[in-house]
Amino acid sequence: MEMKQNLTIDDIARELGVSKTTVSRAISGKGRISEATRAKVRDFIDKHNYRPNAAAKGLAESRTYNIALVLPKAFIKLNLPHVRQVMSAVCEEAYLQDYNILLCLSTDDTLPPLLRTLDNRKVDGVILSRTIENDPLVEVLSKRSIPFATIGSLPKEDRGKAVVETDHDQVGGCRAFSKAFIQVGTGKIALLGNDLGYIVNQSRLAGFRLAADELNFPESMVGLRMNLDDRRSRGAAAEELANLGYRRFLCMDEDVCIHAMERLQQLGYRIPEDIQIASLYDSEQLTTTNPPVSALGFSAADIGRAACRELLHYLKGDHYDPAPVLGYRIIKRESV
Amino acid sequence: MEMKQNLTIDDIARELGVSKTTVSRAISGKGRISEATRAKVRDFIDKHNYRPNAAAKGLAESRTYNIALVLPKAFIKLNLPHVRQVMSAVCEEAYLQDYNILLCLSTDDTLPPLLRTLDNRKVDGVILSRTIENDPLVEVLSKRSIPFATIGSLPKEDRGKAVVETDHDQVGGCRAFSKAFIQVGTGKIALLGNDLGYIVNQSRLAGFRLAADELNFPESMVGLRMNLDDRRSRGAAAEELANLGYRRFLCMDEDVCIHAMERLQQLGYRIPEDIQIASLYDSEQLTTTNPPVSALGFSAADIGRAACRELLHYLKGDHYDPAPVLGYRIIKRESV
DNA sequence: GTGAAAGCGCTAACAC
DNA sequence: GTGTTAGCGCTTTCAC
Repeated sequence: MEMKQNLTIDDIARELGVSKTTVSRAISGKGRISEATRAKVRDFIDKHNYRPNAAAKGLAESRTYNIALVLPKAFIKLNLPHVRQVMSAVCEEAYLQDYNILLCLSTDDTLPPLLRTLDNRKVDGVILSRTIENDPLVEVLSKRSIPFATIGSLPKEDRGKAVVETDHDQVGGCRAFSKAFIQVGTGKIALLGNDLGYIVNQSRLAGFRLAADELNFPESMVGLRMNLDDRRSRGAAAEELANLGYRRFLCMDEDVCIHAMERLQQLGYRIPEDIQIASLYDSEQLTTTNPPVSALGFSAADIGRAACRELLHYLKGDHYDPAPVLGYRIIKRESV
Repeated sequence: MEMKQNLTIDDIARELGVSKTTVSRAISGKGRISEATRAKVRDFIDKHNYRPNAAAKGLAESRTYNIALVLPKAFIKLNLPHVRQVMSAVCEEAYLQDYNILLCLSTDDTLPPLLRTLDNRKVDGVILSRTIENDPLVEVLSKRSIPFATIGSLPKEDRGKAVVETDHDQVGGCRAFSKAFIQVGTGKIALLGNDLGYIVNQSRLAGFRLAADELNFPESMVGLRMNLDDRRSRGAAAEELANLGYRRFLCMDEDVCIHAMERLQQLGYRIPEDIQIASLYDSEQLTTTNPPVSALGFSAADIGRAACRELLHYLKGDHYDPAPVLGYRIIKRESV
């Protein structure tokens, strides 16, 4: 069957002997229209597989049906399963709501590409895949009143600038996990983490401190090392603390954990016999280490989906739940 | 300074006392226009930071200034540094040419999201981040005559369907690397690879065969195992071949290599003393193993950039180089 | 060298 | 319930 390649609403109107307004109404469901004509239009549409031209629709409605997803630049170099899962969930959710995801990520600086994208009015909103302190993006977005959602909480000073701020119950989860970790053994605890500029690391630290307080676990028995941002510094911190007699290691994320564990094992410590180790963020990688590592599990897909869903609801003026807080689960493996 | 939020070409025209046609011409550079007025317009524009509305521009020109990047669904689960680098390079290149990247990836099937994106005319072209046999996407794209570029060569039967097919000199690189590998020692060689449905694996195999032929290395001394798609099967294949007396392992990609090596080391083989191993695809991961693994290096960024650049040139009607072939380098580390 | 006017494909008052 | 009309912000003939 031969058919015109790019059908327009005009073609349909002419073909069906109605006006294009009628066709538009039949499609959108807005305004009054008889069930009969609507059916007629709908039939024609899915027989000919018509889909509206997004640019035209967008121009008329001043919307783009696109949202930008901003990925951390570290994503290019590092294996961040969390971010990949967020990407996937966001795309899926956007698809369900007839939106597309526009990718923003650059090797040097994320700002210029996103700025131009905003200036060109190519997106209706933005999703930030992680939150940090003093993020220039947050500044820009709120100054221009571009609706945006964050994966993870904003720092206190930015609270409220995002249309939707999704987060897991990081503090609660880390508190619960830390309590269990503290109680399961005795002796000093090494607490290893990466960049404190990441809000999520602040929350993890806060969760641990809550647990320590509640259990009267003294500050002096905690060996805290933050801003460990590469394999070497993580290994070195682990080694240093092991030499100081630390035998229990709690790591704030999977990479810190894997690198610390790697070094400890190189040094001849057996896990969990000599040293116990666990991670405040679970990842597939922790299941394939030897031994597998106990961890605190959050669903990256859930949070990505939630952020996208609520942002789109907002953009469409539908009801939306401003700040979903998602749960966690404690995953017991063999490392502790 | 207070300024109108969304400046249009009309505003500028009114402000400058010219017609919007003139403004349009000053911006695009098309048509005749005096240098004086062009300068006047340009000044105004960058003083007020004007950027055209992409939807309107697109509607008028029947373009979207977007291209879709299709990622393999395995990307969500697996750590594919190659794909991440391609993403990054593609985004960067698109930015340089005033385009944006629209992400297509879904957990179940990539087809529906991309189809709707095409139906809605939201993209001018598509980049496929990997090539496989009987890819339904290739079918769809060529049937609809959507310009697309591929990262990696298409299978013979699809040759010519893409506007641009970028590839490294896979066959040549693997041939050269394999020759070096074959010549550096003696005895049987285990050749381990993943899915033969991936064109890239076919090329690697072809490159190895070329090398073997040229050196009269007998087929009977090659232990070939393909379609090794998980850690377990890779370890098992390595073990089996080691038991059969194989002491030289050539792996088609970094993951196969790492998993084979892992198992071999578990079995007590020392590398490179007892067993030599190398990879036909380099990745950062091969630098952090113990020992680091010799590998054949290709630049994922280069290929991503090339694919994007040539596709955009094609879309803009500029000159483009239909099928760039990029080079390789042999990276000697300690594993062989 | 510059401008008027039509049109890209859709939506949304406003009439009827 | 349906149609007419006027945009959305740009490009592009075609006159002048």
